[in-house]
Formats: sequence, structure tokens, C-alpha cells
Amino acid sequence: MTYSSELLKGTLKTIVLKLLSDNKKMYGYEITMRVRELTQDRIQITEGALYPTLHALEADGLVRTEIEHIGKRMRKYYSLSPAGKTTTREKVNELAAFMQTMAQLLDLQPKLR
Amino acid sequence: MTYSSELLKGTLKTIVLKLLSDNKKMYGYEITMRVRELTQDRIQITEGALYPTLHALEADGLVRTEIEHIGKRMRKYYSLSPAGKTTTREKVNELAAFMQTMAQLLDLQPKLR
DNA sequence: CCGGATACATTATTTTCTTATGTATATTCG
DNA sequence: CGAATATACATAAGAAAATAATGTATCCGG
Repeated sequence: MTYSSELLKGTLKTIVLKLLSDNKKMYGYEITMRVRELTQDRIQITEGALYPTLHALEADGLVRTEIEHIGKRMRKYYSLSPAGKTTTREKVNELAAFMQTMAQLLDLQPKLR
Repeated sequence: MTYSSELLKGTLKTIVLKLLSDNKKMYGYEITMRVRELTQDRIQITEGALYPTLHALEADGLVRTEIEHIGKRMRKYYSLSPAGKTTTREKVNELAAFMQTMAQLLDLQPKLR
């Protein structure tokens, strides 16, 4: 990562959920590429972090999967369950509030509006 | 913590350094109290996290210590070394940039100005 | 036909916390 | 005045969540 990567800890689930809420369905590789794109390569999600996270979200019932076959290669699409939609809103709000608090603590005069 | 605490991961060192840069010298207990105060109890640093962090900062040469005796009780004051001051600026800037990127990614229309 | 991209996945290790515990002194309040 | 709370340091076991490395396999462009 461009950022000393420990900052990303704890935010990955929220990022994934948010992307899914904006895109109906996405597959793992697509998510890593989209994040790089959206952050101008500043945040790069590694596969070792992403796949376990996706599996955990599925185990928690927050996402559903469907497998698609593109030629001989497979793609596992993830989409939000109803519970996942609720959780996404909560997580995004929580992260926004946290960032606001951090910005204030670090004297960064934030305005999330 | 009020926030699901995994969000705090990776930010503790930066918080401590920033406080020391604003206050010349502080001791551990004081830091925990100050953070609670500044964040209206929303961020609560535990001693189990703080003391190892302070020791690590010292081992890295970023802070200096001096012990003071208040009656029979001791206080270990921490203050930034020259290297610590540089690192503080870097870490705070990095965290600010990270938050900006996150806000953008999560569609929060930030303005850190 | 070969290297880079696409696409899934797991494992060992590391980092960074939490929770629990320990020790001790000082203060407040009924 | 004594008990609870606050002050003040510290460490240790365990958990969480990444990283880095590795593995397998297909697809595509030059």
C-alpha cells in the first residue's frame, strides 16, 4: 500500500460492503481493481486480506454468492443480503463518525457534509 | 471504545505523537484521560495498548522520558525527540491523506482544509 | 509461445490490539 | 475512618486482521 498499511485495518469490511451497495454485484478480483481505480492506486487490497473477508461476510449472512462461468474460468459474484444492506449503512456511518472524531483529535478541521 | 475498536488500529501511535507535539510533555495516564476528554469519551485508550506503544516509541528513539516523583508515586513523562517531531509531522499528514482517500471512497464528500 | 493479466484460494507469520491481572499510592465521601 | 474510586505504572495471554508468500489455473496479446 501507499499508506502505511496498518491504517487500513478494520476498514476493509466497510469498504467491501460499500462497494457492493453501489454496484449490486461484484467479484473479488473486480473489487481489488475498483478500489485501486477509485483511490488512484493509493489503497491496494491484497487477495490474502480480501478473500477471507468475503468468506466471513458470507458466513455472517451479509452477502450472497452466485458463481458464473466465463469460458473455463469461474467468477464468484457477491451481492448484499437485506441484512447486509442494513449493516452497510451502520458501518459507513460509524466510520464517518470515527473519522470526524479523529480529524478533530488531530486538529484537522474536518467538514464531512 | 464507543467505536468498534478495530477502527482505531494503527492510529494509536499517531494520536500519542500528536498529543506530545501539542503538549511538550505528558505521562501515560494523562494521555488516556486527555484523549477521552478531547473525544467526549468516544475514544478510550486502554493501558494495555498505551504502555507498550510508549515503550516502542522510546525504543525507536522518537520520545524521551523523565521520571518525576509525586509524593511516593511516580510519573513517567514523555516528550518528543527531534526525530519524533519529524515523524509526528509525517504520521499526521499520512493519516490525514488516508482519511481523505477513505472519505472519497465512501462517498462522504470530505473537506479537510 | 510466453509473459502478464485474470481469478480463485490457503497458510505461516506479524502487528496491534483487548482483556485480565498485578502492584501500589492518593483522595473523596458518607 | 474506612471503603470505594482515582491515580499510576506495568506485563501477559489471547484474538483479530492484516501481510507476504505460495499455489492452481485460464485467457490474451504480440
